[in-house]
Amino acid sequence: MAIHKKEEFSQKEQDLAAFAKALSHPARIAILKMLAQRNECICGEIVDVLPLAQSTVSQHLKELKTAGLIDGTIDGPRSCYCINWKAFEKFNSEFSFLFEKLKTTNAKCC
Amino acid sequence: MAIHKKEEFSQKEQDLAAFAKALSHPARIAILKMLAQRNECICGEIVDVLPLAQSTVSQHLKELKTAGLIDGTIDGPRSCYCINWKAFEKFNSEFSFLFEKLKTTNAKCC
DNA sequence: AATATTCATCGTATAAAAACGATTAACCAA
DNA sequence: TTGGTTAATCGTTTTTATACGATGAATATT
Repeated sequence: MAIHKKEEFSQKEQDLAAFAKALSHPARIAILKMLAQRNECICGEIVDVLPLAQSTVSQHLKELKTAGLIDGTIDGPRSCYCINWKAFEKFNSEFSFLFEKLKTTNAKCC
Repeated sequence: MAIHKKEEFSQKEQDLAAFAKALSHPARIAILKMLAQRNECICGEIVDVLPLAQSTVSQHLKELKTAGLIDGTIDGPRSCYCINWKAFEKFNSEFSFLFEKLKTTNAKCC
């Protein structure tokens, strides 16, 4: 079957899920960590650090870019990437908003 | 090939990725939202709200439970679920920690 | 001009996720 | 005891993700 039903959920739910999905692989977490520490990175630098082939790293970078979490700039034969903090903040606050409000008033389970 | 290499990343990176993965489907976001609003939910209530079959909802609940984000209690023939706020806070702070520190000092890209 | 770097994309193979119906196990009510 | 709920699990199908090598396009270098 596997007819995907993601579209039947609200836009906010879909957006949050998409954001989480972009973070759902350790390689992409590692990439974001590198970018946070160094501010910007050439693709090759990331390839040198991660235990993955160049094509695989490029694929992960593309996913992060598509999700809007990073920006990429072509610099001669190189590609320079950095974190898109604005998008990051947006999702982070939306994420907090969803759960923060009721956290304190809730007791424990059943 | 698809020999998965997740194990070659640090434990923290793997944990964060696993947390994000649990949130990476709108159905699971919707479930968490329900639990946050109602404090606790019977499985059947969730099934009534989501546009998914009972077996599919059970599967999503299991994933959230395995990831440690929710707790489940058997109550007669029913199953009662609620958010595990402690685990949630732990990941939320770890998540913030990773990116918060450098956010302000960073300029923009390349 | 010829060659080397750099990286994105393509094609492909395998693994995992998503969804459902059917079945099963546990409990409750007649 | 029999029958009805409730929800987890099993088996299956389809889609998506992960990973790589190979190729190709663009820029540098000699």
